[in-house]
Amino acid sequence: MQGYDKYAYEPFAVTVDLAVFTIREGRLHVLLVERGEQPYAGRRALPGGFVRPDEAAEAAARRELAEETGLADVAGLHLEQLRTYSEPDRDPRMRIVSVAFTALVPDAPEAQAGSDAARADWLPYGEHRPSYAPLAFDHDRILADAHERVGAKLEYTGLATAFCPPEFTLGELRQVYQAVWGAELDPANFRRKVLATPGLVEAVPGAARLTGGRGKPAALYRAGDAAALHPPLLRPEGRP
Amino acid sequence: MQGYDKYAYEPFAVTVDLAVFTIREGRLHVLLVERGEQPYAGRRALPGGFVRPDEAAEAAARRELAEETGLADVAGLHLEQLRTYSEPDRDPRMRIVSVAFTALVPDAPEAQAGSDAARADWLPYGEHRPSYAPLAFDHDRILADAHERVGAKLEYTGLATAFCPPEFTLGELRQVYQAVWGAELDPANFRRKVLATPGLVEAVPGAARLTGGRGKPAALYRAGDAAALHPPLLRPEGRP
DNA sequence: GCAAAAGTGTTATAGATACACCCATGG
DNA sequence: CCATGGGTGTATCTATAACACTTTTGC
Repeated sequence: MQGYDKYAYEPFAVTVDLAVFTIREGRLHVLLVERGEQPYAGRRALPGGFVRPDEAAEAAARRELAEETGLADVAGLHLEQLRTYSEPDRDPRMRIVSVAFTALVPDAPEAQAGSDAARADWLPYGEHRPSYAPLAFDHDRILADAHERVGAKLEYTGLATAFCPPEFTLGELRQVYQAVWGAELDPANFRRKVLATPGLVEAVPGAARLTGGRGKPAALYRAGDAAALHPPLLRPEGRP
Repeated sequence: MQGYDKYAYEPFAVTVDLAVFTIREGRLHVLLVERGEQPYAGRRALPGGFVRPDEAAEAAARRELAEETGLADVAGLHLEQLRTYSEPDRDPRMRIVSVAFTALVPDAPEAQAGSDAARADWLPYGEHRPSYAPLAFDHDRILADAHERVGAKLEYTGLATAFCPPEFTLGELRQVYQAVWGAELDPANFRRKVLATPGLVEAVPGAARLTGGRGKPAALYRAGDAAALHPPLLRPEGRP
């Protein structure tokens, strides 16, 4: 161990926090738990938990994602590191360094309350808490950072398809952009843009499906293999 | 402490690693140390160190940046969290979670060897190690991630000015882009693009300076206040 | 038939690209 | 006077935005 003393310092605890988003009825929703214990008992918070001694933060995040969403095939879900929050006073109990992740979930079954949570719910982003009840710890900031990151990544990656089921219509894909950006997009121009971007989506030949119950059935597409979009699909009006 | 036992687990150590870039003679350079101790003694590595019990990772990173570069006014330098590396076996000694940062430095005085390093040097990126001698730990990956992140952020932020002294010419700014992207840019079009982007740079009235020792003296500019660039300044040929 | 959503067409404008060319300086 | 880098002009092409219009479905 070459002069190391593992116990010389007050130890750090390492946790993961998750900002899990989905689209429901054309609106962006976020998964929040209600804390059952002090501190912040009864307050809403991001799901999360401790990193175990032998697992990477990514593995811990995926484990928590499976527990809280109740989804079976968590392996294929989009999970991405956001950043790490390490202010010494961010948890009143002890020194906790938290690695935050953003996850994108296509369809949303009802949420499962995890071990330390009283309940877990999908809530519409923007109405997920009353103004007088901030989220626990620094989770308001983490959630805002996550939302901004997702919005930015929609511009220059194929990330939006991570919100969609395996086969989807261009109208559904457009709703993803509209829900995350909070802006209306011209269906005609959106369609052309998406189809002109190589690798964003690929057509499922012959397949079609009704979307809103009304209107012409829409052709189906699958997610493409492009990581980056050229040119990017910029949101209107610069950064909101 | 509500049922917590701080010492129940093998403790995590938390460190910071820094990918510090600068431009020298039109080429991108990275700051690397040579390790004096096992493991990886004699190998090059990113500068870094332990996060102290009462400081945030950002503070630790800035402290290490001051130590290794020997710069006085480290407060104004661009320092940005990259991501956190937490694979359980990334350090053979113990469980170390490392928060990686990217720093951008304008001019580059000679580097200072820190406490645990035999020496520290600015090395041209791409020739910073022989192919048979990878960097210590997972630092090759961290450095590659940092380079990609910087290249991407030049496209849609005013980050390039962080590599420049307080007053700079558009030729110098263009060299930043060229050095990071490894691509030639048309001076005329670059100039127009930069000046057309609101908030990227602002002119210093009347000031001019020779750059290459030859040619017409160039007007001087200061960094603007824009965080995001609209429209973005995309690198040629998509992602390299 | 009417409303709603998919899909096509058209035009105007803005931005990018590729060059030609002039300007001011050191040697 | 020439090499070098700064700076302007301009033609061409491509991307975007705004909108009119047609198609196919459920009610």
